[in-house]
Amino acid sequence: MNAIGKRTTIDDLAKSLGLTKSTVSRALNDYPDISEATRLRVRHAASVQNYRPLSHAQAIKTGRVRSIGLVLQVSEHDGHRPFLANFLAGITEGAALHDWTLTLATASSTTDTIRLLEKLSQERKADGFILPRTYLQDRRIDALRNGHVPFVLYGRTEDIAECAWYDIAGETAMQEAVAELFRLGHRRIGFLPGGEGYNYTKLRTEGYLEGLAQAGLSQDPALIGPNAVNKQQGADATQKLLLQSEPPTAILCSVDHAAIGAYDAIRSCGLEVGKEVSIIAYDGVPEGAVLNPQLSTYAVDTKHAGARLAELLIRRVRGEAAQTLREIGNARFLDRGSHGPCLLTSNDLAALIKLKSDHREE
Amino acid sequence: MNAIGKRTTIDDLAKSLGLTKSTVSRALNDYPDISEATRLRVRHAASVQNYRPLSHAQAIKTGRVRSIGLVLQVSEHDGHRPFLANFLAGITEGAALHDWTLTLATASSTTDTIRLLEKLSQERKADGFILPRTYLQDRRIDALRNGHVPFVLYGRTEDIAECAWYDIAGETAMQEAVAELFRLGHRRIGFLPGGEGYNYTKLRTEGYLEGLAQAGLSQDPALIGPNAVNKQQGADATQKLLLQSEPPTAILCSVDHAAIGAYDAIRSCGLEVGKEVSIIAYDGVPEGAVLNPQLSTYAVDTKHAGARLAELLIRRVRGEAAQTLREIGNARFLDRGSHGPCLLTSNDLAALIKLKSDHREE
DNA sequence: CCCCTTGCCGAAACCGGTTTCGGAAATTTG
DNA sequence: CAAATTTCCGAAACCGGTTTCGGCAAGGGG
Repeated sequence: MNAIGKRTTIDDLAKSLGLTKSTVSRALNDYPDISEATRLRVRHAASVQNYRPLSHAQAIKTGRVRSIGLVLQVSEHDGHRPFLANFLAGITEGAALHDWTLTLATASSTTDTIRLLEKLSQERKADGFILPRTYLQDRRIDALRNGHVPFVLYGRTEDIAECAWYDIAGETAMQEAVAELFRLGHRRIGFLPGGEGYNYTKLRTEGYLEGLAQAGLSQDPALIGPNAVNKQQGADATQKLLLQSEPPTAILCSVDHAAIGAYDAIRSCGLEVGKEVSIIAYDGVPEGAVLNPQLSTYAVDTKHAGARLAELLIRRVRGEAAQTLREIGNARFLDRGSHGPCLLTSNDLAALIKLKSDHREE
Repeated sequence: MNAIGKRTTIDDLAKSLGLTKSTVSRALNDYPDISEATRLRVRHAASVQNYRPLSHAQAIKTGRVRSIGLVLQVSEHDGHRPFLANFLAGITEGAALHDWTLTLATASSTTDTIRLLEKLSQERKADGFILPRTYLQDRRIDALRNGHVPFVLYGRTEDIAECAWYDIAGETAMQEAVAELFRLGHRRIGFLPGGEGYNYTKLRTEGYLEGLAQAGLSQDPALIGPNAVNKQQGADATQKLLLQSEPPTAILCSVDHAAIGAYDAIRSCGLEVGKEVSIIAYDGVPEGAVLNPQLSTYAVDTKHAGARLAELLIRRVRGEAAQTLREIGNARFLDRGSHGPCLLTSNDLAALIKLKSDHREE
């Protein structure tokens, strides 16, 4: 840290070397018309004198502030909230590799988000943006695409024109989960979709259906619950699925938080999670490890996602084509206690639920 | 969002008004030597043409980028991790009130943190910093103080020279908790301190001791467990306290995560949380609401803290004295199920624990 | 030996704002 | 009505870098 008012400028550095600032600048930025000897001499002096160019002074000519923009929508149901620290760590570390930083803002609505994206890009607080939690139809994407502002999606979307992205293959996870449950003997497998309008909801649902198809199981609308993204909705949806004439013996949840509610619903039917009813979910939130039994779920490496997104965005800003900047990763299955072999047929399960229910009413 | 290459500069704006850019600049920045009529005319045109000054172009002359710096240490035991989203939302909203933004970085160690603080301040990616989770002796503070870089603490510290801060009075919470437990009949009240070296640990311990003193209870070193900041440590520490000849009938935990472990320890002694042993903790993490019974704890309004810190830092950067920028808030007690009336004397509790233990061994 | 490259660096323009300074016009004062 | 202020705006310097352009000197080829 420099003493107050003692910062060394490029002029100071140049003077101390007997060069002009233009030479120094070119030496530091690896221009080819600077001799190797001079380049080394300049680098050394810069390091000794602890010279660091002011990023905004550079930006005025280069047009780049070397900053990634991220606008978080906090009102939103936030499955990713628990991962936020990791996500941000991933982004900042990925950014640091290229000497970039992260500029963060929070918004309360989509309209507010777009307002901030415009403001931040016009004031050049950021050179481009990472858009988390993409929708099938995403107004943020339209706005940025329209304004020719570089961006990268965390997730995919419907209209992929000009879009770069990193995403986790949630559809693959759901498909595998169905296969696993089928292997364990389950024949009626329920499904709770995620948030309305999100792209991931569509993909995970497709994965579930594809899994059924591959297992040779027929689709049954009665097995697909309403959207559920939190504890309450998860509990309600699960209860609805269980109180049917042919209830599922296993339920697949698009998000962990819904699964937490599913636990409650299953218990209040007098059943045990992982025994009479199996649960597999997706996300890998920390609460899952506190549950009893621990939640079997597909965990996402959010930190790695952040790092990849940073890398992709920087390359996008530097001019690479969006089409060449698209990556997909996989979730990792945490095989824990909330799922197991199918113990009862659907009919027996229905009978048991009815029995317990009648018993309670007496 | 502007079409590509179509951004309006201050010169464009000036030309369209028949003025010079110096006049326009002063009009927009409320200089007194601009007539009211001109000021309005300029403002109106700026708004119509959607003019937004480039922040880095402003910064080159003003020296300020209007950005708050925050370096998070991710390796650290992270009690604040669950609150991160709220904390960041608070900061960014507080910053937005003055048209500032947040620049975020993450570090893996204290040394790394200091390196980043220096780098960010020297490159002027930020005008000042918020330092979360303060230590009694904090190298970050030394570095920034030494470099005359503005900063604000989230927490307090030992050497308060040049320090501004916002903090929650954890000591008051602990003191109140002791009073509450005393009122419920508890006479032997245990305590688990928090992380080693943190300033909050000292304060909360003092609060606990002060609570004892005010209740007329004597201090007993056997009632103070080892530091505990996570589930495992909380479980170990609690077990140690309970397996004594005169165990506590209530335990106060400095952090919620330790309390989560305490639940396990109490259960494995064959006891029930909130019945034979009461627990009160501090933080208000979301996991506390998932526990059974729900955790009684002092919740911190992290979002508000963030907003206050942003406000204080901005005023600090603008030159207000550190001494005038010190605020303390209070935690809010969540009266839930993990504490209740004292049911057993310490001796009876010890006997019960021994009984259950012997029973298990057979 | 001369000309033509090539290598290397200095001079100066430039980026888009802010701020200082000076002066003309309008207004007030004597 | 002249003189002294005010009011208000233009001209130009400035901030700290980057980038373009031009030219000198050394080296190579004919």
